[in-house]
Amino acid sequence: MQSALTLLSALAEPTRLAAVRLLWDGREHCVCELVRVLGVTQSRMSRHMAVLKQAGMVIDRRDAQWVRYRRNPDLPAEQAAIIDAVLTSLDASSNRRAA
Amino acid sequence: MQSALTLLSALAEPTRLAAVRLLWDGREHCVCELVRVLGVTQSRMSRHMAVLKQAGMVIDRRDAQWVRYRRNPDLPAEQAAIIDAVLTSLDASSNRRAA
DNA sequence: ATCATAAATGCGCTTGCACGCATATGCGCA
DNA sequence: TGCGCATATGCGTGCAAGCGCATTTATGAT
Repeated sequence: MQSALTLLSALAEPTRLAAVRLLWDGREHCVCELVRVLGVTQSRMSRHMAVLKQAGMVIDRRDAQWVRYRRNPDLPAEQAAIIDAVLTSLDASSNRRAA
Repeated sequence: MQSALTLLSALAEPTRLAAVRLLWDGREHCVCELVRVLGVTQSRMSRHMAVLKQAGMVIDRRDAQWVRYRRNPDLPAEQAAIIDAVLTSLDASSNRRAA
C-alpha cells in the first residue's frame, strides 16, 4: 500500500510527471537538460528529482560535473505497469488533441 | 494531460484510494457504508467522494435518503487501465505481506 | 589557485488540502 | 408538520508541499 501511494503522490505533480515521461525512454538525462526542456528552475528540478528517486522510480549516477538520472530498471513490475498505464493515457489524450 | 493528472491527484490520498478499491467491484456503495468500513467522518467521506466524482472516476445516484456511488462505467479505457494497474499493485504488495 | 558549470540544500514564503465541527439540505415516515 | 437518518457544505485550523533566492558542494578546465 505504502509504495503505491508514494508512487502516486510522486506522479501527481506536473513537472515530475513530465520528467518521468522524458526519463522513461530508458536513456540517461542530466538535471540541466531537464531544466532546459521543462523550463523550471534548477533548484526546483533538483528537488523534484529527489522525490522521484525517493519513490524508487529513478536512479542517478555521478558523471563528472553532471548527475545522470534514468528510470530505475529494478522498479517492481507492478509499479512499472502503473507508470506505463499513465504514460499511455497521456499519449492517448495528446493524440486526441492532434486528431 | 490534465485528466491523467487529475486522476493521479485524486488517487494519491489514502482514504480515496481505499474507497476506489471498494468501489471497483462494480457494485453500488452508499456513503454511510464507506464511512463505516473506512473509519472516517461523514463530512470527510462526502468531500472525498466529491473529488472522485469530479475526477470522473465514480458516478452517484440518489436512492431515497441514500446516495449510491459506483465506478463510472464510461471512464475512458486508458484511465481505467491506470486504476487497474494501481489496484493490482496494491494486491501484489498485500500478497507479499501475507506470504 | 581561480573560475565556470552542474547540482544540492538551507531558508522563508505562500498555497493547497485534509481535517473537524457545526449546520443546512434532502428524503421517508408517522 | 415534525422527527430521524443520510448527505452535503460553510468555516476556520494546521500541516504538507511547492516555490524562488541565495549559498554550498562537487567537478573540471585554465
